[in-house]
Amino acid sequence: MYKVKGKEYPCCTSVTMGIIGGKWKSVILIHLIDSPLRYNELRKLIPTVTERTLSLQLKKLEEDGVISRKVYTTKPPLKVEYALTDFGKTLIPILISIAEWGDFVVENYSDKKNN
Amino acid sequence: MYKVKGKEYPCCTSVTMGIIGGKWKSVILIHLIDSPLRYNELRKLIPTVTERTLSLQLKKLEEDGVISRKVYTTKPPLKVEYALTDFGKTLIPILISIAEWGDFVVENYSDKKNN
DNA sequence: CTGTATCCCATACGATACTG
DNA sequence: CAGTATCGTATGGGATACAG
Repeated sequence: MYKVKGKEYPCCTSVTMGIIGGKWKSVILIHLIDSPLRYNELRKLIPTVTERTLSLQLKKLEEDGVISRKVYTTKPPLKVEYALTDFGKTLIPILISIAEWGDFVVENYSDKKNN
Repeated sequence: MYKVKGKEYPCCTSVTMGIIGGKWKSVILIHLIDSPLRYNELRKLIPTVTERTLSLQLKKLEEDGVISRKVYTTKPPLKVEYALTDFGKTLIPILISIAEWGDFVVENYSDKKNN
């Protein structure tokens, strides 16, 4: 058993999946690799996520220390930017592998060919 | 949008996460890298998973074509072995990266040091 | 040994309206 | 612009008993 921040995990893969798992977190992180992005920019890049969910997932990623949230204005309209932290940047190779493997699956087993 | 087997994904990372995501699938797969394993062997290696959940996750992995289920006996006591398929083996580098990053997190941010 | 059946709960996620 | 509030649903997963 592994313990990180009070939570227990049965395997070291679970630790990673706890941080980048779920339906949206890897998608958010992939988009942050190239450059920091604002909330609305993420929404446009990920049109199928709801505002609420995007907000929740960003908070969890921030809690886990993989992204940072920087506020640039105090009065509306607000400007907030999300970026990978140095710790988050250590995930980049994995994120890219995950994206490439997904691509590989889509190419070889997608509905284009098999359905 | 990406489509694989009738399901839609907003990003190619989602495709991968749909296959290896969740609480248990990466754990199961990691244990199958070295050698095929029987149901009970997996249970012993992953003591915190319930029978029902292990069974369900194995089925999903089989449906997605990353593991194979081979039955060696027709009468009880049954012998069943689970193994990575050739397709599943293409996941090995990612699984190892995921495990190593989890290890890295445990080493650097675990309760041993920070709690 | 290898699972299923049943029941239940927690959490993730979605839809929509609203706010500083 | 960047979120919250509220409500509802769907899925994942746990506990336990039982079956081929």
